[in-house]
Amino acid sequence: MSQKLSPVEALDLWQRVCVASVRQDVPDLSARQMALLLTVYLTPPPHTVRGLAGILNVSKPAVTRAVDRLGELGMVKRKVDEYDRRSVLIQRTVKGSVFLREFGDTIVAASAPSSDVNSD
Amino acid sequence: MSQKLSPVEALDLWQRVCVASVRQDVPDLSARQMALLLTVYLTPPPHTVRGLAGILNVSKPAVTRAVDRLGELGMVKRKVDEYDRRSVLIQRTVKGSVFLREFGDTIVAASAPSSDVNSD
DNA sequence: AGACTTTGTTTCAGTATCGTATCTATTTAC
DNA sequence: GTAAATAGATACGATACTGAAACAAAGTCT
Repeated sequence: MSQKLSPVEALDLWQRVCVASVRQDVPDLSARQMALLLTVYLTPPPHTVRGLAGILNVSKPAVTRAVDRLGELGMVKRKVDEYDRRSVLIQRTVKGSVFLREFGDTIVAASAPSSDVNSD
Repeated sequence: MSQKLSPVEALDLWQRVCVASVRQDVPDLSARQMALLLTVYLTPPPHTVRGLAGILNVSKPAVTRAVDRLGELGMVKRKVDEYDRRSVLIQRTVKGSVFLREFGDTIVAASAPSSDVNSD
């Protein structure tokens, strides 16, 4: 069954995760960049610039820039669609997978603060 | 009992919340700004520039900038400490409280996708 | 009083991102 | 084959953020 999460607990979780993430050497991604990255990894492909712009409700150049940035970081990569060479498919990378796996662990750790007391 | 949250579930939650947040007219806060905002609202005061810089492990000018930005948005406000006029206390605002309450509701809604009444 | 410490802001050059409009490349329609 | 439509990238001027260093203001110490 899905757990019940109160608004206060939810915000508290979000705070711990954000702080833990910021404290690391992780690049300071904006909400848009994070939303794009997670969408590429967690929703079924293909992912195009136009499609992501629609999902995130932002302009196409904004998506292009976010993909540029995440590409520089090695988190995603571009690939021209073979069947419609106008389109660009945004794909996952090994580095991005590792980053998100660690990030998931960060969330899990932040959601169970009672277990053990190691806070740094 | 504390709910068990798997890494995949955690990332999935994060994705839904980030996307929902980005889709709104909400300003595109960086992870640092969000971490600062949440820390001001969810951890006991007082909150100083120096203290926040330590908590977030960023430079003091970075905190000043984030407070500038969040102040422009009406999310936090500054107040000189009466007892040590060198210090600046970063305090909550009504607008920030409203924003975070709504954000908490967004997280709760994203964590209970089974009751899908509407998706916008 | 004077020197020193602490706090936060400002300056600086450099980089990143923004939205709108324009551009190139590709596909489709006629 | 030529025009229209589509997808994504780029140009543009504007704004925001970066860390390091210098700064002003306020407190502390002797």
